[in-house]
Amino acid sequence: MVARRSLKGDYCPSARSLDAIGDWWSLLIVRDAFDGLRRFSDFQKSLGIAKNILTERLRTLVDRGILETVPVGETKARVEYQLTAMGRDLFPVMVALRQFGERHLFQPGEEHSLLVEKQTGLPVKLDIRTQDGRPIEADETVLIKVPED
Amino acid sequence: MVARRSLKGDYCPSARSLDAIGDWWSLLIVRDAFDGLRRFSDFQKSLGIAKNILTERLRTLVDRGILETVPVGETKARVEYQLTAMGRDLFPVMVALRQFGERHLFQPGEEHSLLVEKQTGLPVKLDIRTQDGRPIEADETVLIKVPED
DNA sequence: TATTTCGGTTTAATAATGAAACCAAATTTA
DNA sequence: TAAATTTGGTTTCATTATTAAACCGAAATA
Repeated sequence: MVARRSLKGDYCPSARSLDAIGDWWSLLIVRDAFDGLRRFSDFQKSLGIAKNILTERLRTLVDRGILETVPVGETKARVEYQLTAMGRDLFPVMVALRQFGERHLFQPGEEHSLLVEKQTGLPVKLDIRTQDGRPIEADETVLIKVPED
Repeated sequence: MVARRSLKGDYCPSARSLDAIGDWWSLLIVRDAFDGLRRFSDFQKSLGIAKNILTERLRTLVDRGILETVPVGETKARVEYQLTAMGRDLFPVMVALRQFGERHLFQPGEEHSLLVEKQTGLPVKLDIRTQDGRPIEADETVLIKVPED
């Protein structure tokens, strides 16, 4: 593989996000974290990931500020992993992936999980709007270059 | 690697999405496709991806219905790749990744691209709402299991 | 106290990726 | 129109990433 190319220097924010969490396991770990998992063994059981890889991924996610460790009990040998504020900001990414999956990757009537509002039980949707709140379609948008603030 | 675990059977729509487009290159190709790239060589130049890997990824994305080939010219030896309707439904995923990147992965004042509405030049935002349109926070949501439709 | 669980690390095998060389068909240039 | 270049790959080989399995000490549980 000769050092996978980093996109840290890319001016495209999507590319930088993918550089940070675009590998095979990281977003699945984040998904599990949103589902409330916190322990090494829980992630390992949930994902079936090799333990050394999980170790490395958790370390990277912590390094990048997406997860943080919380000592459990008196000792420092046991830790839990939880989302940081930055990590919680990945929520829209998760919802977007979920929405795409629901729409395109399930047979009609096939069992799947659903994200709903706690209080009302209403399904959660995601939509794209202009800053002033008008819903907008993809083809009404365009990328511009921002020179600097 | 002994066959990377497939998540096709997972009941979580996010996991299925990641199974479909969660590898290192696919979403970057999709991003480029949203940016208007269509030719093999354009993707190759843009991403710096090895050609054999690009070949394989394009084929997979076509197989999965995210891209489709369009013959260019009279012959069938040259093709272009364009997003299908399903592929275009990945737009919210791209916007979510972009929003996360903008928020967390750039220094203040650092140059980056920006997604705006064509007509007004207003920045595009993404938000999460209930089905009936009320904006909602991540911690007000919960996953439920849908047995069947 | 003995046993099991937890959170890893190490090792060896296998799979995925990358770089480079190569190629035929199409296109462009001279 | 002949030659050179571009396009869209394929093949081969070296390197890196991932896996499974064995192992480990500390902590928790029985």
